[in-house]
Amino acid sequence: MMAKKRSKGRQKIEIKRIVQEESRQVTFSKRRSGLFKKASELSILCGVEVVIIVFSPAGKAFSFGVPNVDSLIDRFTYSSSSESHGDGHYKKGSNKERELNRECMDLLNQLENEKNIGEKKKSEVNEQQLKWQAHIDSLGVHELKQVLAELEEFKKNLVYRADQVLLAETSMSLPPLMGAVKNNVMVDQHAFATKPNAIETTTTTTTTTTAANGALGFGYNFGYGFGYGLDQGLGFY
Amino acid sequence: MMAKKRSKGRQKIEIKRIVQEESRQVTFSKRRSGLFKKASELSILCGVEVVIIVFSPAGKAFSFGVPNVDSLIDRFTYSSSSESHGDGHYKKGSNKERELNRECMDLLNQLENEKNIGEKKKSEVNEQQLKWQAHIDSLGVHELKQVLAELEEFKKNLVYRADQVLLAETSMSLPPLMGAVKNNVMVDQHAFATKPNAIETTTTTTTTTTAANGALGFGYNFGYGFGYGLDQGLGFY
DNA sequence: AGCTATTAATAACC
DNA sequence: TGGTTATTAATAGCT
Repeated sequence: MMAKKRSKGRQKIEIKRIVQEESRQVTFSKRRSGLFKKASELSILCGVEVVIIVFSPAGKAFSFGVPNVDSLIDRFTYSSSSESHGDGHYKKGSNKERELNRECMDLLNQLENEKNIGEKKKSEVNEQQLKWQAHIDSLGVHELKQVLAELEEFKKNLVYRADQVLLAETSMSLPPLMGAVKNNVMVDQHAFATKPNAIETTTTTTTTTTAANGALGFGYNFGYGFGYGLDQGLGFY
Repeated sequence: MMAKKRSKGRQKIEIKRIVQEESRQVTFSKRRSGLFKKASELSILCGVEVVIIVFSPAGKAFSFGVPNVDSLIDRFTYSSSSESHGDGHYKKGSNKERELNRECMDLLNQLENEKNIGEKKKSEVNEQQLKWQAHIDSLGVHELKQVLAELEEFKKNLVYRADQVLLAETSMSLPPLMGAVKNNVMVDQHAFATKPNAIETTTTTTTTTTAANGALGFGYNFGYGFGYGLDQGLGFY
């Protein structure tokens, strides 16, 4: 006979905000640990530096860093705000700018997908559109206006581009398409005036034993079935 | 009869630097994705903000952040340097807004990934823009027209949405996201000219710093290579 | 970039 | 919070 199961074991859950406060707290604690552990493993296995900061809604910050949080943060902020020497001075735009860019990229990608795969994955496309709709719905008036402005600008470029192509089917020139997108804003990411009461920093200092590892590039993939992707660079990771 | 196994499946591994460079790269890519996904889930499930930055030995930084990397970094650095602000009057943006934004970002990234067309994208906006242009340039007149049509359609949705919001500024309807909508937000990659250091983990030191405010501190060690001190604030996490 | 066989993480309970 | 267990999720080794 089957003995009664002591627990239902792990159950599948939807990834959405856990309403039950206590459960949420428990999950937060456990998953945070798991996240840090994963980060730790990643850093060890691949010899990379990692920093994670988690802000609880109460404004408390939990951080994890290899070899330590601060130096990595500094490096990041520094490099972000300054141009990168070496491969051309890239003046990093605001986050908003980049976000907009992504948004547009998404739109473009989505559209292309619809064109190419169109018939095949019709359902998938529909889903995409629904998601987009959801996205739109989540925006505020202000943001919508900005997005709209962006689209207008983008459209102009497209039209221009179309003309170019019409004139010379073999066009190779690259009109300043990006200019428009680059200059504008985008979804106002609102500023949280959160003020952490306590910062918990977990620092893991690693001492170097060996060094000199000319670890250089190879393409890397990115993509969790659906997740956040982006960085596709065929690069030196 | 037994069909030949197509693979040995997952094997247990030791958490130590992967020597084989190619394997290391693959693992880096896969695990980084997994890490970001986990972070995304954590943020959604528990309604917390998370930021992760991974520095590859080649000096490239991959970052992930909900709702976005920089603001969180700023907040962290600010709060870190400004010691303890006991007052802790924390004025968070409306939960509603935050939620919406999170969802919005999720959708954004999901689209990015799903619609990835294989373009290799560097984090630099310039690079991205070039790619984008190339993409546009690669399209024929017909395609451009289609894209244009799509944009028009999209714009209509935006306009419609804007009207809706204007009529009811306090609308809080969160469109039903497709069941499988998960994951997050902002993924970024920066290039550093700074010479990265090869990192060979050997010893680990754990330091825990807690900045006042009723946070009880007790570091504890997890069983995996690193141990990070954790501070669990009793109560509000 | 895809595929499994397995291991690892973890939701539900205590 | 700190365990246990049944399941789901992540992923190592290959192609």
